Amino acid sequence: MAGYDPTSFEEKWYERWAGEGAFEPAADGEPYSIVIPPPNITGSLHMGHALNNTLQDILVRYQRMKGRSVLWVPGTDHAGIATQNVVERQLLEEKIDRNELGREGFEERTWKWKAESGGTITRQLRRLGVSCDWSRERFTLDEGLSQAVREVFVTLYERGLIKRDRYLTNWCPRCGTALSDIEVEHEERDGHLWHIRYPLEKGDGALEVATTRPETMLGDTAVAVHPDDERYTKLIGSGVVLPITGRVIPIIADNHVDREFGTGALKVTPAHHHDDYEMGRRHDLEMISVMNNEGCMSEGAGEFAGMDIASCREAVVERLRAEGVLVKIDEHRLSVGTCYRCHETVEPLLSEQWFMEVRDLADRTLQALDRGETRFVPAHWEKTYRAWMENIRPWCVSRQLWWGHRIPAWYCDGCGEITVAREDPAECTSCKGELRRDEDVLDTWFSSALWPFSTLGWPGSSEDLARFYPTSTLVTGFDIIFFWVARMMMMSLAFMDEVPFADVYIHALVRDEQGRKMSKSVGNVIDPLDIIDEYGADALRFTLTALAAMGRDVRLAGDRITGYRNFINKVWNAARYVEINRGEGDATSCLPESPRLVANRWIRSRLAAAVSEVEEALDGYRFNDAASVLYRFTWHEFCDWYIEISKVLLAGDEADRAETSATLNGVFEQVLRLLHPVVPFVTEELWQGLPADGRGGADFVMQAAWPEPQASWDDPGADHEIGTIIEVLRAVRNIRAEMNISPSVELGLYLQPGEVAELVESNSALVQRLGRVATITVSADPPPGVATAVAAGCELSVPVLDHVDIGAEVDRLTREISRVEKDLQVTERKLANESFMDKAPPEVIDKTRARADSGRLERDTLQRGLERMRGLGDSP
RNA sequence: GGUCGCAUAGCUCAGUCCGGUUAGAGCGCCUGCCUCACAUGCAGGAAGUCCCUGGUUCGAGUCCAGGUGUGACCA
Repeated sequence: MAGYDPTSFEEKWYERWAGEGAFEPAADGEPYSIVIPPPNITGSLHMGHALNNTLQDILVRYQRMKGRSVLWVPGTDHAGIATQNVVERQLLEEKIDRNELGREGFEERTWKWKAESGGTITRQLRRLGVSCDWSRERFTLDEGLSQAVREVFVTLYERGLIKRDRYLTNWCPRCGTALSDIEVEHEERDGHLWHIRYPLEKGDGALEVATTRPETMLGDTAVAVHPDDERYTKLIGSGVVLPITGRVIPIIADNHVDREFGTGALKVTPAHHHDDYEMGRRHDLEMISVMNNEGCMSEGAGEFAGMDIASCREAVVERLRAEGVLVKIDEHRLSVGTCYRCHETVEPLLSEQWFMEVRDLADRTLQALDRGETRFVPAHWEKTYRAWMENIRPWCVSRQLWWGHRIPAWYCDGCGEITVAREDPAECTSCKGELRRDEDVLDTWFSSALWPFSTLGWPGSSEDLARFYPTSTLVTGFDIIFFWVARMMMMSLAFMDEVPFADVYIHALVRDEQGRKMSKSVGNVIDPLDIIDEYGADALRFTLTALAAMGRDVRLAGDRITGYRNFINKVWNAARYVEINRGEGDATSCLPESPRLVANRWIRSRLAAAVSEVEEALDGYRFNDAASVLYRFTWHEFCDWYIEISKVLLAGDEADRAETSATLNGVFEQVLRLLHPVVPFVTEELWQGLPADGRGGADFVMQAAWPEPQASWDDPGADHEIGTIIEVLRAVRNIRAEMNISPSVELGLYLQPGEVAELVESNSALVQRLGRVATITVSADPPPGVATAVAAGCELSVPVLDHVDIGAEVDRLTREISRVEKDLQVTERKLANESFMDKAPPEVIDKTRARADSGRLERDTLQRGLERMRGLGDSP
């Protein structure tokens, strides 16, 4: 067996697993299902995906080993805007305009791109080791999923929940499409506040308004003031003359005006501002559009028509200055809406769009949460979800794009009838006239909202749907709770009458070492594929798992990955040790039924404890706890202690040797199973090298059963005995290190008579070898010239006269004594406290007493040792 | 402005829900070792005002209130 080199086997095992159909659900077993959060086809694997999919794979592999029939459905998302942007950019390089190509040509071109590049991310996912069932891979634009989208759209239209309406929508001029409210991100920017005087229609004077967007004044249709604002009450109902245009607009009163902001008088532009739009509706104001879809001024802007917004702003300000109505310009921070895909400033524009009414469905999802049908983990995300759901607004679902599910609506120019249908209609249903299909497509999230059931075969009825819906767990990031989780909840309740998943595990963002978001522009992106190339997928997976503490961002640092790679290397070397020490005759990975040797019983007992700790952690989605138990048990119990102990036992008689070899192989085999969900590749590679006898008849460790410790494995007696030996060894090693005694020198060891001494004597071979101790003497009176320590409550001494610097030993003991003394003081003070003795529970008092006793013993022992040392120092 | 987090060793973080060992880990640091699985290693060690103030309690890193700092989301 050569050194640990992940590149030499990771891909091999992935192909073997996939080739054997190991990712497909078992015929029997209680179903456990997860649908993957479908990555965009434009994407490539980043750390967020790596974390998200590692966690899913851990759950899936764990449940599979526990005997569940596991289905993990993979797939990708067509990502309307993102994909269209990619293809448009390509066309631009070839100097082709999308409109030249035509809709069909463009779609063809995009499918071609998808065929070539759309699979990049799923190929990359395979390198991570994800065990999803590729035979069931789905794509949001697949025929089946498209049918689901159509069925849902038509049904919702029939139920009156989807309708076409003219609304103020968010418009991204760069992407050329409407966006839903949550696709707009708010950015703080430096800007200005322009103060403008609007002359009163009657009499002298003017009303001063303040605005961050002077160019929109061309579309003003009112000025609003707060009804209780004494500065303006007498003006309410009169008019002002809008500068430049000369239009007369009313002064209205509205409670929503913030009296503190600017002058307290708000210019109202209902066609270009969301709050103004609402106000316009309340007061039945005229809505004048002054901008168009290209981000330029429109007809409504009169002489400014055709200018882009920035130039128009300059021109308008210039005109206001010339007219003498510009009062001042203040510096001002403002929040600007930007497109979440391209970060261009979003314009609120009036346009005709399809909207989905979601109020009732939102309430249904809230009721489902009340009933506990879905549970957020960590639970606090439920609050975020609720807050959003309670204030949800109609969802703008139409997008002015070509890549996506085309809206199944047809218009008759003859009679104006709108036909929305499951099958493409040939003619107008009311007048038999010619039909024109809606040009728009649906929001990509509309199709991903159906993902948990559309991927399982809905609207058809399928075995998968019956068996695996609702899914067990959704694993996703908090950034798409609104975009995706909320909408899946609504659509699932609307069409399946059931929540889509029982648990939603929300994990955090992967950040860099300094806690910054990874971004290309900052240049702090760590590419998971680079990490996999350098350290192996297992190292990356273990690192992400260890750092995935619930509710906390993952800060990924290079040396953490090295550390966990080292852990895997440790496992690799443990396997070498196990193999080298496997005798000819005992090729078994079966644990002995009833081991005689206490150390063999001890490691079995520790294994049982580790198994249940890992289970508890994974069942509670505490991935980092699971990782730390695995790390601690494997390295610090199995490798550091049991393997070292086994070296002594294997040198014993044939019975000891055989039992120990079997235990070594058997425990290691179970360790590999325990580790497998987190580090699937290295465990498979090593497991295949173990004796088949004891592997439970499985072909792969990924198909082996999860360890099931028997009650008899738990062995407090062995825990106590080996625990004591470990304490004694630590004390001896500590003396050796502190005294600077070379490892090559064998020490003598004196012990006070008692239980500890008996345990040491019955495990003398262990103590001698692991402590490099030549002789063990039990005696109440240790010889002069010894270093003293207390281990497990027993005084032990090591003659060090030949090696020791007396001053150093005096220092060491003094330090130890003051440490013990400090704790003893606290403990004794407690026991002296009447109310403590009165009110604390008896078991706490007992514990405190015991602690005081052992503290006193330790202090006195060390004190005697110190005095002996001082005595030596005085008479050289 | 509203909401939700977070603050523990030099660094990154567990532990706090459910109060009671000597507050842990990894990395880094210091000392000694190439000991026959592993120097990607072994053994040992140093290192903490658990953000501040107050409260509850026999007892607070843990519960409560207020404050400071900091982050995210929503508007």
